[in-house]
Amino acid sequence: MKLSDPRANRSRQALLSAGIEVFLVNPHASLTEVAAFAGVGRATLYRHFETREQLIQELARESLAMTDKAMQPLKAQKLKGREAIEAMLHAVMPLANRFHFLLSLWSIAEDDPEVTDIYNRQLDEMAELVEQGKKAGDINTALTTTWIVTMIDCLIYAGWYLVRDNKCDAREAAESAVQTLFSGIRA
Amino acid sequence: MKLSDPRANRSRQALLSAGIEVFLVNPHASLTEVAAFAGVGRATLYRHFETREQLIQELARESLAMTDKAMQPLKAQKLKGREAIEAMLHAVMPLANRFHFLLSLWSIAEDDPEVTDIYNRQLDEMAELVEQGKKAGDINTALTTTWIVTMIDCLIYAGWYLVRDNKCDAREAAESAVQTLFSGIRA
DNA sequence: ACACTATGAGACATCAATGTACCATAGCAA
DNA sequence: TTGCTATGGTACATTGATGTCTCATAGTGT
Repeated sequence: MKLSDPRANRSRQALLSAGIEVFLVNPHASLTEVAAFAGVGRATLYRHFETREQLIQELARESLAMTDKAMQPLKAQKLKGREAIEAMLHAVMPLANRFHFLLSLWSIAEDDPEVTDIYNRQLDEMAELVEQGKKAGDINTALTTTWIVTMIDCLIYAGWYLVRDNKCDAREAAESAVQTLFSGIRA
Repeated sequence: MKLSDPRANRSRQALLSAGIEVFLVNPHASLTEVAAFAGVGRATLYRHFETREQLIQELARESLAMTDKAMQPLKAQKLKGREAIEAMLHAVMPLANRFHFLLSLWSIAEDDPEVTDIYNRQLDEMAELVEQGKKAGDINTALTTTWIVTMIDCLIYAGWYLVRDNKCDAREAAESAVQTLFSGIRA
């Protein structure tokens, strides 16, 4: 089925954003709940997404694509090293809700090779930034790149966590992350 | 049923460690899989744990108790500030596998008030260490305690992640975490 | 040896979610 | 208007996991 009608697009979009909102609150939510939240019949959901897994993987792909999009301007500026990492953190923090649901559903999302491909590429790009930072003298070469990349990944997660719980806004989270990442917490 | 036989203890232990190993690989694993992995009949599993949720919450309580146990010696030494935090990171890193599964199943574990109580107490204790560190002049008072606690939580997660994937051992992870936490990644 | 208790195996009922099929209706494009 | 397409609603079959129950067997403490 093609589903290229304006109606079809509306339904599809409604389902995707319902998926994000519903799974954010309850990762074990059923497709019945998602369809209901989208204001769409359950049968229609199955017309757009063959299985539960496919819906989740579609959400993952869409969210990863949003990250790429958020990173595009800073790639265009050809920032390097520390500046690039700072810009990256600021670009990515506002996507908190968009991604938080993924953490619970990653074991499903990663069954899709396209999802893991994109994710690994993004990690590689981050590693590339770190290497540049090391060459530029911004970053301590005694720490492994693997560690730093994992660390940045986790800082982003930490930021998302606080943002989602309204403990701070995306900008504050990014600033704290930058500060801590480069200078640590020492007085 | 009391289940106080030696056999009962063996079964119980087998089930608990099977739970950790199986859920670590696949958070959606069924109780049939857990029982099979434990080399125990499915019925026996139900004799020890009424529901799936109860098993998971039991695993969570047990793991949190292990954290308490790992922290005990350093509490006894009455370490303060930076030293205390360093010791804590070293104590906690080896528990990687023990906890990694919990991240996926937290939405179930946190339905148990006892679990959240313990977890919140541990976060409070960590906040206490941070406050001490601030007073002792070890830690930058410009950063909120909330942020730092979240940050430490994430460093532990980052370490566990690498340890689980055999990218480094627990000691290296703890050392990297300490270094990064206090001094950042700056050259 | 004896009484007791936990176990394994399997049968069974239940339940919730998944996925399919059909049809009348309403939106769309020409 | 007319033919096409997506939709909602509903009924239905299927599946997989959950939890209960029973019984013969084997381990345990005395």
